Amino acid sequence: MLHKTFREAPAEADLPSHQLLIRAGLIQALAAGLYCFTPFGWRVFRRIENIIREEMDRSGAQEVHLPALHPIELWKQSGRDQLMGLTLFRLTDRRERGFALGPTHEEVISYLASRTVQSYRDMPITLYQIQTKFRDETRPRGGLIRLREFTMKDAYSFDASWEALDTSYDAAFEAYERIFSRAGVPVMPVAADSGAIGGKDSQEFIFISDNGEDEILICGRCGYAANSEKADLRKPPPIASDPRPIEKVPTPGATAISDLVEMLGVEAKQTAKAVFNVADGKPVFVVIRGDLDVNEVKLKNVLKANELEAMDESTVISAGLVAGSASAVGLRGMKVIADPSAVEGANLVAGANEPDAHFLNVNHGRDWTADLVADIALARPGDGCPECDSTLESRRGMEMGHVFKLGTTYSESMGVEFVDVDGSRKPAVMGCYGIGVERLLAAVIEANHDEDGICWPAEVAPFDVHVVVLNQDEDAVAESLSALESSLSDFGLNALIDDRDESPGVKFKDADLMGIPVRLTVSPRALGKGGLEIRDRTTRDQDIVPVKEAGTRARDLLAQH
RNA sequence: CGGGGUGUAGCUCAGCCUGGUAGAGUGCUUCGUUCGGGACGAAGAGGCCCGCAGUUCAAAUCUGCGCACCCCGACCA
Repeated sequence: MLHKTFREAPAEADLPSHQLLIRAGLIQALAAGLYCFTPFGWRVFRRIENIIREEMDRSGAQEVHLPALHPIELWKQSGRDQLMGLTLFRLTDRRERGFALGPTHEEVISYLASRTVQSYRDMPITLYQIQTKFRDETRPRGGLIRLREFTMKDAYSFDASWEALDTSYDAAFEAYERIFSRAGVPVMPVAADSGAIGGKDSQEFIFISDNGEDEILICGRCGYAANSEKADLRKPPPIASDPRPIEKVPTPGATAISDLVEMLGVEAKQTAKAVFNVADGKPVFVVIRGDLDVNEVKLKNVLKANELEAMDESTVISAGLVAGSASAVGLRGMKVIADPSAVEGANLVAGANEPDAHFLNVNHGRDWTADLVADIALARPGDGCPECDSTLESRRGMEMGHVFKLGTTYSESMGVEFVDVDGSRKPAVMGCYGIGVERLLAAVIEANHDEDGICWPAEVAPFDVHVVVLNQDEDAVAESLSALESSLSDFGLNALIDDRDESPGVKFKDADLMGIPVRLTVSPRALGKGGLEIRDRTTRDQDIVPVKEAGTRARDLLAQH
């Protein structure tokens, strides 16, 4: 096998996985978010793919293959050509028909299922594929962590009821636990936002790592775990008091909650915070209690908005809002969204809608009314756990897989309907389940490496044993190598034979870098001690074994990883 | 899309401030010595200095405009 390793990693590689992927010669960059796989790298890729395939098959899912090129009409039908925006790679054929390169396959699988699923008797069914996705990400990053072209195992379940979906969902969930366990990547299921995919519940399988892109909030006591986009919190109770008359007070220079706390001697939770946003082009006035912050993902979901952004200064001024002294008291012309915390609290301090003044004793229902009250609070590290009396801690993590209870969103828009037992027509209840294969490969390295290189778990290793041959022109070495090769082959072990004309140091360094679990050295020195040297890449334990026992010993060592 | 950074040999980089026609290490080829943790010596090949336009007798170096790549943020099933 032609294979090249490198002494140095390119300067742009920050993550250990990115550096090792390149140094050990698994991948080569082509452009931002695009990589070539070498023969060595592709062997690892295929082993990971095979684990996924085996476990999906074992869970009862059936493999399909869908086109990567999608007629754009399909995306218009679901409404997601708008929702995906610029992330969708778009192109036109010679007849000017519009197409997209598939970033995910809910639409296409629904098309397929709509022709297949006709009766409740046709379900449950879970279909999956391992296929290329295209996403024009604004910022690909981290080597194989975020790509523009990548491989995803995406699975879709179809059920006759929500109860039945729970069973399909659980089956997928268990398959995922087995996949990540076999790949050697420890994961933690966490509650997640379902984002542009939509649907009811979703959970992410997070690999906890400081190099992760996501912030996870976890409770050390009860085990609550959620993506910070989704996490709830136990809010401090409001200060109870009877409504008092509203009163305007001067507050020169006070624009932040901390200013009010200092100037008026109130607690932050006695104040109301105002935030201005624009949701799909419409101004929105957001109110939350002063000791809390707004979670923009929750807000976006509550508003059912595709785009949410902060209001720019000129819009603030033209809307007549006074930044730093704004409140919903007397506000007109825009929707008011409030967190329950701002509604429950009595006698809050809020802006007077004129510079350098605030109202005391503002009460919801009397002085202002929210058009919509919903939880939009951001959980922060140190906040109370929503499920016990402990507090939340922050961790970084990488999203390895995501499982969703989609419901009927796509079956309705794409027409996946069936006839139920009672003869009525219903949309199928869907779930979807995704794993990014390249990202998983990167995580395997993040989770399994040391200062010298990769330490592949046996299940994903590109070869079982790495045979280092020294002084191969000596007859005894050549004979032993030949005996070893047939022994390994008897045990069905894949061997990478390094018989290059290189110095021992170079070969050992390369073996460590490339990370094959078992190293066997055939050399005059080892033969002089009675056989071959066998060495465990991870533990670095080594021993001398007779040539005829090398196959057994290698197999036993592999079984330990 | 905002902020920051980088483009010079296959790779990692120096040279740029102060303009004078290209360097190191590593990798590659050949020869010799070496042979258990990235050995040593010798000889060689290898560059449109990201692109375009200026300034200048002269541009890798100065100026302007692009492009690409990386990092942070926004964004992201």
